[in-house]
Amino acid sequence: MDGYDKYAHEPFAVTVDLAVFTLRQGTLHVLLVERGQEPYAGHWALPGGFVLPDESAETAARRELAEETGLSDVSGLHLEQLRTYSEPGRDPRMRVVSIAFAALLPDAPEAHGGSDAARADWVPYGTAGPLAFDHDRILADAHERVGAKLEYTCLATACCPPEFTLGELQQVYETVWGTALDRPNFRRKVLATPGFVEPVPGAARLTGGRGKPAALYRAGTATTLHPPLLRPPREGRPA
Amino acid sequence: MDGYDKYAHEPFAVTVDLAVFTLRQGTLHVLLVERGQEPYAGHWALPGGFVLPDESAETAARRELAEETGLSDVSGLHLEQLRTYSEPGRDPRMRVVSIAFAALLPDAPEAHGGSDAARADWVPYGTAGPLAFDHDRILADAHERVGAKLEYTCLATACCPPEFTLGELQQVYETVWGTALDRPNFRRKVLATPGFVEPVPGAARLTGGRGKPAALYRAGTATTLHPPLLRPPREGRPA
DNA sequence: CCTTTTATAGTCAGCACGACTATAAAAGGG
DNA sequence: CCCTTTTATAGTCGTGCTGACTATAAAAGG
Repeated sequence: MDGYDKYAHEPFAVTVDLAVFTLRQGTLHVLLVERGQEPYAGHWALPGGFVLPDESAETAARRELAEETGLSDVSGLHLEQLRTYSEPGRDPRMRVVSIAFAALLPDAPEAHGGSDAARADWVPYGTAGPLAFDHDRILADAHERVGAKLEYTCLATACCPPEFTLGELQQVYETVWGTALDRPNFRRKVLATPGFVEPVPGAARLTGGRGKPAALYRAGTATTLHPPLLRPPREGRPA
Repeated sequence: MDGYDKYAHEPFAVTVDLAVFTLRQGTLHVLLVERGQEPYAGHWALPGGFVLPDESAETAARRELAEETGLSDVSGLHLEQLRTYSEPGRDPRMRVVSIAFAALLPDAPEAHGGSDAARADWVPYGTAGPLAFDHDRILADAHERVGAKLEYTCLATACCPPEFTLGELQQVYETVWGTALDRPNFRRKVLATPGFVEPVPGAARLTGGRGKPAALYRAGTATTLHPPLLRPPREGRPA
């Protein structure tokens, strides 16, 4: 950290990029914005923007999240720093270092373009052609991270309404992981983890669909899962 | 990523900071540099420096690692991006965004100050008073990350000589985690993980100390551990 | 030669998990 | 009104990993 005289070069721009996931109609969706200008005009891109001089990256990411989703209260949502992408040339216009964040939101409101008037929308994961810049890689890294976080944290409850059934919780896992899970085993595992979920006392039950009504649960006080809820081993998943 | 006209502010400096661990005489050491100038003159700090205009953060970190350790070949060493620290005010002189990296090296050569002539040295982990800037936090985050990586990757072999005994490998775990492990169980677990280690064919054995000579092993071809080698649960370890 | 030290082999019980079967409680269709 | 379908919940069984522990082997040192 000595040698500040070295710093006689063009400055770097510092931005945040957000990979925000949600579940809609049982499928995984990502919040994307459509670029109106070159480069990559017409391509989808991750929402993001510059870190302002008096902001931390986390603050900037939370501000961008509020702008793009239209949510009034993003203070309680879990935003996780993913990693920083700094390859020279990742933006053809100038040297941009981007700090990427990942988030998993409950039932998401309709997206509406942020302050920069770009069109924002929820897009099913995997269906939006090649993204702008290196955002395909960032999105893939974020998906992997969110899937891994489901294994050993209570993140899944952050993607459910305040009261939910174990079937809904299981759908979060199945949708993000892209695999089916055995329902009795999932139930046994979740209920055996103290603090993961707690039953709603009023014997409340949800009806409306077919089949036996399911009991309702709330998120518990635990934040981590011991032991973890591992996804079924699949060939070729990176470390 | 639109709205480049917003960028009408003072630029950010982008640096890398390195938390480099090694084992010396059975204890965990960290590579630190002593600051000669204000702020924090006389304090220890993590080695690091500016990212140059044509470098990625990884490249800059590798360059700094070579400079500070004096190692001629750092291309094969595992450098892991930890996270990015961007709080305003973390450096009183200017706005600095720092991308932190963590590494675990085998038997380390003597440190010699890098190009900026700061004194560099290997310091036992936990004994270097408060570090400069927010480097105490970065170092703690790095220690936690390295400990977690030992659980589900083959990182520990990166901290051993090319041929090592299972006792030496176990010492890596015990030293980084700060806990004692049962030797027969550790042995059973390591040998049961395909690709973690492979025996040196020549029936080679290491002698010199007391006791029965131990068989020598080399690092295998695997990179991840399934299932993981979990550290004994301890109260109050963060997620 | 006996003790100490370290490496290696083996045993045993508990428990977590995958796979599976069984029962309960609703809706829908004849 | 019965019968099928659908979903939730309960329980069983065997396997494999793990922690705790005991036993044996092979060296060094006195």
